[in-house]
Amino acid sequence: MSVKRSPNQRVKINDVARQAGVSTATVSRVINGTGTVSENTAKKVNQAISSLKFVAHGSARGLAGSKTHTIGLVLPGLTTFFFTTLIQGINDCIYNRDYSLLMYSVNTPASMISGKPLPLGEHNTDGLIVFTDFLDDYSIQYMHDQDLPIVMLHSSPPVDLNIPKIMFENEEGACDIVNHLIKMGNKKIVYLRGPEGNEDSRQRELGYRRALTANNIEIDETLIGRGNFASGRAEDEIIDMLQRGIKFDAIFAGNDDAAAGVYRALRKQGFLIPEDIAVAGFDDDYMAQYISPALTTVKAPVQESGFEAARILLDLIDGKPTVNEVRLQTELVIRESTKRGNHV
Amino acid sequence: MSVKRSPNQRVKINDVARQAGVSTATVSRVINGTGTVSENTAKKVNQAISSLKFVAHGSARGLAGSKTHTIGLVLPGLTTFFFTTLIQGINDCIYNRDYSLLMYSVNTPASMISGKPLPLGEHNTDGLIVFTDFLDDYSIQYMHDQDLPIVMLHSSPPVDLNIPKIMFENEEGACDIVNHLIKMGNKKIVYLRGPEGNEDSRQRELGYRRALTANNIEIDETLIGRGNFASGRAEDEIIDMLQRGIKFDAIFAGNDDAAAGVYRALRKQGFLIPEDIAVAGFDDDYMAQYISPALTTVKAPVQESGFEAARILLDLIDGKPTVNEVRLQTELVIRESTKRGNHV
DNA sequence: ACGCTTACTGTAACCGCTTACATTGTACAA
DNA sequence: TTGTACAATGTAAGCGGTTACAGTAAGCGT
Repeated sequence: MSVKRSPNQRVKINDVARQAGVSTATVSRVINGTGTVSENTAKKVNQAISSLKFVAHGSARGLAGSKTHTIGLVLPGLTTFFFTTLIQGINDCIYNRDYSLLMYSVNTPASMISGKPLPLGEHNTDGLIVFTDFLDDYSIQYMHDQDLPIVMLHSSPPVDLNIPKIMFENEEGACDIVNHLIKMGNKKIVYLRGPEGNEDSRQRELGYRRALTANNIEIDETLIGRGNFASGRAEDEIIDMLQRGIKFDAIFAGNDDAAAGVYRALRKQGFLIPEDIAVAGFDDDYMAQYISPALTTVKAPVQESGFEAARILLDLIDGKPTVNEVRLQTELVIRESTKRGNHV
Repeated sequence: MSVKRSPNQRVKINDVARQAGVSTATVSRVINGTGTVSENTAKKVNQAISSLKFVAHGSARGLAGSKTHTIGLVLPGLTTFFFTTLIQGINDCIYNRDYSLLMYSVNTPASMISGKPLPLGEHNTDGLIVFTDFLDDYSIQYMHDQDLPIVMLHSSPPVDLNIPKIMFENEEGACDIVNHLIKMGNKKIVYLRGPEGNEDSRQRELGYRRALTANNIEIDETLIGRGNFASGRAEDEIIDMLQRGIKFDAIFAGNDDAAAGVYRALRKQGFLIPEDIAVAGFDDDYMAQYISPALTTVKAPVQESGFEAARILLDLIDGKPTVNEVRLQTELVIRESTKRGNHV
């Protein structure tokens, strides 16, 4: 079926051992830093390795050592800037620690209940970074039960599982930005939720509510809609709210992506930003500074969150103790889209 | 060093064989669709597999079968939307074909000459999609010499190597958009090149030159700058050109990212887009429709390019014949940023 | 009835490493 | 000097699959 590619001419650990005049065990020790090897021997081995351009065969390593030297990343099949930034962060962390990154992006809610096992798991990774609400609790529990180290990124593990999670300071950040909107004179402030069950969204909503309450503004549930953290959905939702005659003077869009949809909706309906309606986002997406008016938002440390997730996962894999939750600080970024609210 | 995770309680092919009452060879045949297996036996095996939730150990498969069922993606450590879209395309292709995606993003020009081998190669993948100018010809040649299947994405292989490449119709697209700029009354049109040696950029420049020549506009080399396909660099370059007193009435920014930088530069210097200076990009990046004025650009089929690259790579791995070059059609998208050029 | 082909299945060697265990050599205390 | 401890290295048994090869049974032409 597949072409056999001259498997015998590949440089293997035997060749290195012969060239260095030692046994394969010693070569292995040098490569992995395990056991004790004299300085002199190590030097000879390293010379042989680089002169032969030897690279250990990953599968053989994986089989023999029961470590794949690979971590998996499960993410939703979305296409925003968010993810490349995240991947960059993960890459920064693992590159010097002899780990590779295996990716799987889920397009539709996936579950192991349905039968088909996930393409990432104990069989091909040493641990997983899970960043998607598309994976149900059962699947996570199953992998956790197999002792597969897992770190959750921007989502929560099943409550009773001891799985570390990395989050942004969502509530604080949301509270800050809603406070800012209020300070600019806005009272009727819309909040657009993220996807069903999304943890970031839930926390941001808490911040939204807290800010309103702290400013003695009664919470109007009709002002809370769903934008799904996606521009298209957010656009539809705002148009719908406007057509239902709901009045508001500001919108906290949940994230920047949704804010972009809000921009489009407001323009279509002839509203000016920020003169008629102020708009705020969350994340400080790459485009936030380029859209016009430039978007007021909350800067979330995306790359850092990837780095932290990887760091904690590797600690978990190495059996080191880890913290159970990391909350990364956010920062309010005030731009044009909230310059002043003049409605009441 | 690392915790031993109960390796004996993992379900392995033996367990499946026993439960189904057959040999491991038969189970393997069922899984891989190799050899002949009676319908009845296959059914029993499949039942055993799903009832035990068996997943073959990737490393063992890799070692025994000399196929890793993994492809590698080498990309530059950039953070634009481009790459998630690409990954999505690759994922779409490989998901149902039993392949996984291993990622490596290069931050600085990498070469195997310098000694350190790449983290992706024959030892852990069945083939590579290379998308970066950060990898030099020597490294590519080396891997190619080892019979590792490679597909180049938006970059060219060393001339004498028989490596398929996927490109956009850059020249055509660039020619179209420059023609459009000319039609709108612009004569002095800037082109911002991408990074040194970038193939997309080179081809776009050809299109730029062709359009000018076809319209009897003399090519002014001082109007050609370098934007590196990056907003920051493009911003600096435009500001520099303006300060050097160079006059122009339109800018073809090379890609959308650079166009965003151009927007910033022009605003800082008090120019209106498109009234004073028209701006055009390339790619139809996600944000192109959101920035203001909405950016006229060339839509490049990014996701499709990822899909095609993966498809061709898998064909290569399977030893099937493949085409040597794919050029994906582009499409002019006219928006606000080129509405009319009124300068001369 | 007999040999031959074909369909199916089992046996066991092997893929290239890691590592438990054995072995050797050397320093040092008794 | 001899026993002990420990550092340095080698030997060889797996890790969990794949697949070449062998074996068995059934179908079929003569």
